[in-house]
Amino acid sequence: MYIMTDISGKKPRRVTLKMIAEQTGFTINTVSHALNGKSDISARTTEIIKRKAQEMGYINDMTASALRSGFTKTIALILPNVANPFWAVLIKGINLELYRAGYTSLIMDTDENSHLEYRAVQSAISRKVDGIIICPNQLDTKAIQLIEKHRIPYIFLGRKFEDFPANYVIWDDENGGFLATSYLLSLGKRKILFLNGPRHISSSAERFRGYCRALASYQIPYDPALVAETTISAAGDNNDLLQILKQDLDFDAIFAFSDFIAWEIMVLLPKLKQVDISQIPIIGFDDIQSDLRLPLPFTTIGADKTLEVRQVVQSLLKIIKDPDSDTCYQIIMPTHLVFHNQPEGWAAPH
DNA sequence: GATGAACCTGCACCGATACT
DNA sequence: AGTATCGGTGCAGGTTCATC
Repeated sequence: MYIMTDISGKKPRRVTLKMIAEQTGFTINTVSHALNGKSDISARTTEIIKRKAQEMGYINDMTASALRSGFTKTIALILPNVANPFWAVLIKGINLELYRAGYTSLIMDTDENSHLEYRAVQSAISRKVDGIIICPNQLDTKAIQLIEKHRIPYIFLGRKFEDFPANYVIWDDENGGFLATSYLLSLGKRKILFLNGPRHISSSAERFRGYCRALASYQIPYDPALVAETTISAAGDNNDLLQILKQDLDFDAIFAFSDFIAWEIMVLLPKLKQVDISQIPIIGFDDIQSDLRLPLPFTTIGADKTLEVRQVVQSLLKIIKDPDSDTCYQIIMPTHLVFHNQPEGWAAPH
């Protein structure tokens, strides 16, 4: 390791291109080009410079690089709740995909809070990120307007706005809601409690649409008393879910907005009511278990997350590469039923 | 000597901040 | 208020060398 000192001989200084240039006899530019693998530098020169850089312990100064090039090779990942394993799984996949493309990520949690979302976007802009992947809270559009104002390439993940065109990768939530509800109906259940997320969120609205469509296909009248909205933020406790379950509702099956909520219900319900939980089928949404491999018997709605992650990263990188392109990336991932660890002899209904 | 490719260099510039 | 500084890069242009 090469430790440089200043004139007073006190402070260690980081190795710069200038120092490598002095050591090798080439100019700063040649050193820069060689280290960046530019084709206009001979293999022999590149080899000499790279060896010296390694010997001196050179690490590229990203802020200086960004100053001139305008690119930081950083993508902001602004998500509503990183404590939810669903998002943790997606973060892991996105990180890997970004790493392969030579990018690093800046992860920020908004907790479904507008103020935090706005602050996260401000922070991303101040750090000159090259692009933003955001799952908007949809309470307002201030943060999105800020991104637009600064002309930062971005893409929505998981949610979309109906009223303005933007790039997004989402699940087919309407179909997911339909499949989940149809599955419970196929078991002979007729009073399906739908514990949805807040209706201002596009995925909640779509899943509700699917729920209604499934009821209609079985000619079952829609009962508003059997649809409730619950908090989905990380900071929120189980309070509103608790209040809903405490009510004297007459239901024989539950469709939960997410696996996370479904698991909470599985814990809370036996504590609150004298019910045999095995007689009340519960279906979740997100298919976390495919990634976490928990031994729970569980039914849920899933989609190809590996493909989803690839689609969102590759689309954003294309937007960054060609920001003036008219191409709009609006990708809807197909959803399907997933059955985990069902008892022996059990068969999924058709 | 003309030509062109390969290789390398010099200038200008990025934005925030310290200094004059 | 104006200037210098930090480290790195885009671009234009200069030098060298091989080939005809």
